Amino acid sequence: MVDLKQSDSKPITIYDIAREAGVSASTVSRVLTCNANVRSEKKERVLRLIEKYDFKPNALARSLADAKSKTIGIIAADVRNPYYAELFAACEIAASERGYTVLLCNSFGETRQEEILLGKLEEQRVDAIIQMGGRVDDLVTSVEYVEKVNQLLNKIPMVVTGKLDGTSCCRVTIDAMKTMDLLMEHLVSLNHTKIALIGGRLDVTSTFEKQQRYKQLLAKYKIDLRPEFIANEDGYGYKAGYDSMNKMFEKGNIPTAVIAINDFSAVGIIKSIGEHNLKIPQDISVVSYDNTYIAELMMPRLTSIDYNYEIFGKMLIDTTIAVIEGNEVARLQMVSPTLVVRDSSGVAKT
Amino acid sequence: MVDLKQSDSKPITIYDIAREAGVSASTVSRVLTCNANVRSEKKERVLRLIEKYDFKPNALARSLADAKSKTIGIIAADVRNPYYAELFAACEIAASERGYTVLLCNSFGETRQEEILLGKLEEQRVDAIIQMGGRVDDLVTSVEYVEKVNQLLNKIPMVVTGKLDGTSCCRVTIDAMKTMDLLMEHLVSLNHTKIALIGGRLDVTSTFEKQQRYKQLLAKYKIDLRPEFIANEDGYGYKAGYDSMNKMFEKGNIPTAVIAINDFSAVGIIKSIGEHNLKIPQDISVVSYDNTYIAELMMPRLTSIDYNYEIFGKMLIDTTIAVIEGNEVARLQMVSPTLVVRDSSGVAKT
DNA sequence: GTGAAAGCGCTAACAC
DNA sequence: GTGTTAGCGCTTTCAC
Repeated sequence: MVDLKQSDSKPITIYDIAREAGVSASTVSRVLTCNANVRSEKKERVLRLIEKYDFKPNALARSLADAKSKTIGIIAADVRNPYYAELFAACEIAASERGYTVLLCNSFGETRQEEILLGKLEEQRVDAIIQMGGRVDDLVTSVEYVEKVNQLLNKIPMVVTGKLDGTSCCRVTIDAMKTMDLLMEHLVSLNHTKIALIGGRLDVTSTFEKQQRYKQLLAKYKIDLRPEFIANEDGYGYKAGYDSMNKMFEKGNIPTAVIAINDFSAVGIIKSIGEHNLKIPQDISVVSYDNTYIAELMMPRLTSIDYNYEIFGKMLIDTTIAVIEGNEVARLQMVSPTLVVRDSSGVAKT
Repeated sequence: MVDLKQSDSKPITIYDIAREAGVSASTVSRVLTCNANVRSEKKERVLRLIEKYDFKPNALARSLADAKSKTIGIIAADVRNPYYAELFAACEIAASERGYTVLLCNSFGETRQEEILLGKLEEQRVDAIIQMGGRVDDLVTSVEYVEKVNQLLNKIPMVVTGKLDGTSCCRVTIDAMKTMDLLMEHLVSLNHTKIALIGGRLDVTSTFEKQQRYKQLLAKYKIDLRPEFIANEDGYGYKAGYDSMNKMFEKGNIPTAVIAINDFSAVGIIKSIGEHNLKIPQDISVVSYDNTYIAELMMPRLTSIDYNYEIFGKMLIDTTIAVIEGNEVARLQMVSPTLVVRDSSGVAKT
């Protein structure tokens, strides 16, 4: 039990602790992992030394030894999009509570990058990978990607927020049908019948499903489907909403309510409406998806579909850890959306 | 050179590759690291097998062996704030180009969490840590935190976006003075003399500096300082801007231009102005900081100070890697801001 | 140019 | 309970 002067450069190890505590390295390891009983006297001594030296066990060595990195890789489309930022933050918190670290990688819209990141995360020996956005959103799953993923699945489990047809990935997805149910119910209850659907791309599963549901619901509510009220060629940006709405005005197709595919496109739609000297919600109601903070910032504040990111993230992490631990997991879980009603939706103008 | 059937569970190693290639593990390692010459024939054989098995070297083992994780830990205040999201994304890209991985951890405004994350990143044996936001923004650096950081600096270098007085951390910061110069110059050139400064907290270095500079510039431009035009008690949120602007209206202190501490507070300010039936920029100009996408989304679009996140991120990463590699690095580097003029600022009402 | 061998710091049987 | 031993998969001297 000698007090060893540590040279600044040499990082301290369990052996150093062990020597000074007069125990074996295994014992130190045991108190570190809490995997076995250690006589409390020795435990105390070890703990005190750990404290004294502010010893931090080398996670690399640990992971190498027990083949568990306690790390979950996350492939996101782009954290600069508040949807992913919210979801990632929720995952980080949930993972931390379960003793896991989360490693975020963005594909920034490059599909090729997704495959590269898969490889990178494999090198890092993450215990599992969560993919949110990118190819898991494709209506028609990329064959090459599925092949790549299936190969990887032999080694690392994956959980996705969308789907990856042809793989056994667990899915935690938003109930797209339900989102549209909420929106349409809300609008119909406000007497809207001229309801436009703007933004997105049909090769994206959720957008496709929303549009399908939208049509079904029109039928249900005995509202005629007007194709000119559907616009989904321009994507998910602010400009998509702006351009599409402008086009509707140009062609004289003026709805009393607009469903925007997300908060960004809603902003564009609002701008277009404003430029046409109409008021929201008095003249036109606007509702949207994602309920990011943009919904709160806009004037008027946006009525928007919320996913409860905290729960969404927790479901993702809990599912992932369950898969890692080899527990039974439902192959498909649905996140239940809710509608947050704010100022952008009101009774239809008569 | 036998084709070994790999059992699904057993991950392939350099030894497997070596055996099948009829070379030693060292040779495989050499082609992996490119650190030494290998006869091209053998190299070819190894490369082919790596390809064949889609072999991914275990980064944990590698890091353990050579004591370099090629990972940079990033402690951010909150990626859900677009400022951090932008900066992080830029760092991720810059790091990737240099062969580094970036590990993001959010402190979510909990100062205690920052210390915990420091420990966690130390366990992960990151090669360096970048801190953006949180305690590095404090005007008066926390003594305990400095102590903790100084202890850590013996083992892991740190780079910060703010400052950490009493430590030797390299700093890559925004030139706060310059930002105010740009803003004031812009507003004065538009004939504004009743210029308010809204948002933030004075215990934050950048906010403090901005306010100092603001006062200096008023003097320079021969404009009387009106304390009632300064409001920085309410922080950095949307509500800070909204409340402060409302108060000014209530007290009859109506500026012709407002400098908002960030895009969020600008939104609140704009809302308040709108509710008082004034127009932007005709009645009041609003300019802000950060130039996040919010600036582009607002109506009117915001004139805002930009930091060129791509360059900012690259500077951070380049500096960090230089420190890791033990190269000479300037202790303080300034990011040069620019002004992006949009629709929210105009000639002062006379 | 290449292989053998040691070691990175930890965990996990395995004995005692 | 606790120490001994053998890896985990890689890199890196050090000989040859």
